[in-house]
Amino acid sequence: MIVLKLYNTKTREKRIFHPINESSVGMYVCGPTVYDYSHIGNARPVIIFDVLYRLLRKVYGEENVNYVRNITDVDDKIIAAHQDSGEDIDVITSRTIKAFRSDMRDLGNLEPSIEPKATDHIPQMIKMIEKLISIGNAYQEQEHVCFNVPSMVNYGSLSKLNREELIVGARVDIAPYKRDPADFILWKPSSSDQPGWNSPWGRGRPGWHIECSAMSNEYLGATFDIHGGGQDLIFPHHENEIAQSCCANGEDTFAQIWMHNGYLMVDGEKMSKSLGNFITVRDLLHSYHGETIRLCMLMTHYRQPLNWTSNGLAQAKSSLDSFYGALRQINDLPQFADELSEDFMAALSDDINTPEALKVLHELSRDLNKAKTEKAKARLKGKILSAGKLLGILKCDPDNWFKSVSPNLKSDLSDDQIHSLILARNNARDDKNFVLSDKIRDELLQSGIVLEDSKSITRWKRV
RNA sequence: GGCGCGGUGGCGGAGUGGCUACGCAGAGGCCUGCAAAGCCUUGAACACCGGUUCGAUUCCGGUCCGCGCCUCCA
Repeated sequence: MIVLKLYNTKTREKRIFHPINESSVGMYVCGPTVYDYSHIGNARPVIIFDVLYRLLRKVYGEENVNYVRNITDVDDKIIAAHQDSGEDIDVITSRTIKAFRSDMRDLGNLEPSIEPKATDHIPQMIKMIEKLISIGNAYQEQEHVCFNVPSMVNYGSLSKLNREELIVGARVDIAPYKRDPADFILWKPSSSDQPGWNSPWGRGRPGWHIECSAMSNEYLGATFDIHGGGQDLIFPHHENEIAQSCCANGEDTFAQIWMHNGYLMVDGEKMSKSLGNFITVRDLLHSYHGETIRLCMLMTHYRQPLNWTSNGLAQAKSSLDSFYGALRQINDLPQFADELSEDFMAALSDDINTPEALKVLHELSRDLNKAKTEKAKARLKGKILSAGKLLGILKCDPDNWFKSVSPNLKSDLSDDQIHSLILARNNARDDKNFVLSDKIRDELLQSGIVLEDSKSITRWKRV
């Protein structure tokens, strides 16, 4: 059995992971608010937790992992987008959801087991809010329902922030309907031009945090294994989820393990929609293959800050070229059955140490280039491909990887034209007419085609 | 002010109380008609100051610098 170690934000420790129930491992990850295209910062947790999902499936069996990633389709940012463009909210959210799914698929992510939408779970939220009111953790005031933070003794255990400091922290909104400055909204009224649902407190809509408490409870139960998201969600979002869920469910523990990925930076600055310095996944996919973007994301450990640069993307591309280059020379050789390198698994199992795992992948790739026997090659091919499978890369046919037209440099030459030029060049080489053969090669290079002669054939690739 | 993260060779980026990260780039070599790809070899680092230790980049304390969070954020 593979020993999986995970870092828990709650305890600030890396520990061996023991699921509550090995035949039903539960993971909840906060998904997108669907009002605009995803930027690469949004993609980071999706990719990181996709790798964890693949790893959990490998360790506990594909049928035994339940991965829930929500879609927030009711939010004031969506309302703002609607007011800006005049588009119907349904149109905005359904278009954005479609784009999100397409972008995430292009980045090589598996679909979660369940992708629940907030608007499909309003009754569950109302029920949970009613429960919180009835047990004294929440109250209604001026059509708002708020969670009363002083009513929960352990509030702040995840972020290590305490109530007094929060209030001193100045940015706390002391709204008239709040009994305590640290209280947060569970339900708020909607005007007639805002989306709303009927509730015991009038027509309104849920606050930001309640959906995740309601939906995780619906699909994973009161207590489950892993809850993930970006570091910026630790406070207030996850802290408030804990407060709502633990109080409503009467449990001490909500998620066993809290995992948070580090920020993604651009030019040393945190990237976020509010700062406006974001790069959309969609734009990036015009210039880079999804696997390149994905590998760039995995070159840094998930808890570290990641500075997004074109140099990083170039390095990711270069690594993929070398993996595919090793695989290409044995493209027609069948691989051995899936076999995972122990070193690779050890790296990935150690709190998803993807940089260490990539080191192993590079070693396997070099071993394959050096391998003498077909048996050794086939076995290494199996190891490389199964490692790639866990990371969600190396899914392309190696030949196609090198021949695919780079979106940056469009090649004017068709494959047929390239082949006939290569034929002409090889004829010249057979005649020892190296002046002509080098001329043809230079011309191809001008069109972005690089040739690789081997004993038997001449391979080519687009750069 | 509180909470938290980080400072590693030209660059990216792991890790470790004593020994090679790895990748990119550089140098030399093998292979090649020449290249390309690949392979081999190779130089180069652990912010600063103390402490613990036979020995610290790794542990402890302090200093400096950078960054994030403290109710919009993945």
